[in-house]
Amino acid sequence: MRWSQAFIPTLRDDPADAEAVSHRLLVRAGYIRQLMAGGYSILPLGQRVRAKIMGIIREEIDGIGGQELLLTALHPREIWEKTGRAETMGDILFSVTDSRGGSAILGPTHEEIFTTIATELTSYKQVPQLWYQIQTKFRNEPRAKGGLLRVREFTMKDSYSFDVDTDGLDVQFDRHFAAYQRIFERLGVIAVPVEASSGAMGGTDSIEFMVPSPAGEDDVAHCKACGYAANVERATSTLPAIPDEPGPSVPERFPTPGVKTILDLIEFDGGAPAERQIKTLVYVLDGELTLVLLRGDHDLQEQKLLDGTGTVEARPARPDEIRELLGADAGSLGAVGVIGPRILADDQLADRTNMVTGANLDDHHLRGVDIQRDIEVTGWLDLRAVKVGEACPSCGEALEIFRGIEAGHIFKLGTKFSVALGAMVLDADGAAVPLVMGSYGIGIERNMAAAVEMNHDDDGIVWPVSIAPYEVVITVVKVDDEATMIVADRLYDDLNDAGIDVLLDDRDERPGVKFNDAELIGIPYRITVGPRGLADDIVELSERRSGERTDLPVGEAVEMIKAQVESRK
RNA sequence: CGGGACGUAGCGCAGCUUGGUAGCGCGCAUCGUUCGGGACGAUGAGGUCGCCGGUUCAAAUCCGGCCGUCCCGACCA
Repeated sequence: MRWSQAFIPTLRDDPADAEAVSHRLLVRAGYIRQLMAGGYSILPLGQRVRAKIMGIIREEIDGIGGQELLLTALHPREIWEKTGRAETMGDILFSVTDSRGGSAILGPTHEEIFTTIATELTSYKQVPQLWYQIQTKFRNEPRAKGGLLRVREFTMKDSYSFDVDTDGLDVQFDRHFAAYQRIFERLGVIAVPVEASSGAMGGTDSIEFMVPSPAGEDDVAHCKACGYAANVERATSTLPAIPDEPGPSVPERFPTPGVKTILDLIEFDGGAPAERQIKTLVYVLDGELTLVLLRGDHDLQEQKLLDGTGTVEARPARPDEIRELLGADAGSLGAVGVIGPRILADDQLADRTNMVTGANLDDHHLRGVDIQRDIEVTGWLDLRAVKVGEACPSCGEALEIFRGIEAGHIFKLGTKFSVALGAMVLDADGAAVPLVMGSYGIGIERNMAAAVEMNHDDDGIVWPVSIAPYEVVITVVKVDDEATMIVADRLYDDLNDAGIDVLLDDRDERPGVKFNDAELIGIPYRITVGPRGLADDIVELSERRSGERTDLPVGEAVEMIKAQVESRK
């Protein structure tokens, strides 16, 4: 491509409304343009990168036996009602109405539709099957953000595996795990596999691939020593036991005027340190008022509460609901003597004695509370949020927490969808069994953004060779110098013939403008062709990432550049 | 959906407090001089001031409503 003919609208200034690095650079370098919140047009450079990312993913999924299909983005609502997700994913579904008044939804993911196709499988002899597509998804995100990082319409590679048993699923899952690691490596992003919550997807196990970046939206607890990594929605840690002194035989109520918080009670004369307090929260889980108990110095990890109880919708109770349930306002709440509502307690409270908690009477607390003796706990769960520096659950070293972009997510789904939609096969004994499924997703444009988050410097993007829109840019220093232009044109033709993606910057601009643009759009290699070098029969090769420059004899340039590019592909 | 900010030329911004002429930089077009790291001069094109309504002789500016976008929180590739 000749730059003079190309549509590469680079901007001199940073766009005002872009915060994330990838958003700012992709807009400024002319890869994308925003149309609306969470809606981006992909410009020519962006489309080239996107195509390369899809190519890599396709190769790797084909490599583990995937068969590519293409399903519709438009789905009949009834199928989503059969699996119950019309309700559980209701908020993010885009709905459309056709001229006959029928209702359809724009697919946010395709488990339902792939499973519908899988109903044509009839025998265990036909599995395993591994099907995938690269297709547009629509999600009415409550808050689109960060340019391509979180949008409402995007492309996803989603694959689905079908087996007769969980052993088969495990094999497919492991193959995807390995394929995903190869994909991310080839895309030039570091993606840490982490244990994750399956959320609305359901199923048993799931692993997210997290690209560390301040632009990310998830926190990951990670142990450098042993490699343990888990989304904080699931992460655990080992805490030292707290020795309890024996307390009174019954809890004692005492006045605590003005004490509203854990902190207040620490400072209150006759109060208690946070780790000796029981924090009482009130939640509404799918409509049911529930008490949630944690140690005073621990925070609730809401997703754990959802996962642990199988709750779809949770919200903190309103002050009036709390008062009606417990007879006091937040600040004086406790679970002692409460009978009726579900009471869930964090594991860290197990066997604790002589604790302090609210008395369900405003401005009063109880001391000497023995959890087993005094509180009717209906369920024990891991509910607390892990904090930096706590001990790794597998090796005991201090955990760190980093922010990450969820670049891919693989799920063991089990039989939820096959049961709901009747995707059964006969096993070797002639018994009808539901297919055991897995689903495996990776967002194309999000990975483009993640690659930029991970590969940039003050001058712009620094693409890995594997996904760069062009591998080489030839910067012609003086386009109206005939001899220079002849050499540049020949180099351009020869590189094209050698199978290199090359961009010829033949614009009549000053060299500084061209150098800056080349760096901004992030082409891995630049060949500078100008009269000064040609006087000595050389052109200059510079590498974007290192800034390293080498003089190349004109006659050997093509071979040397080709070798260089191939070595980095 | 809750909280905060913003909306003026393709991009980045000023003007609004105290109503009256819409301005700056970049980019764009033409000409000239330049030309190995975002040149200089001259001339020029380009704007429903987000939308609707109100106040007023007069609204980018004051008032009301709406829409849109970004950022922070509850959701996910």
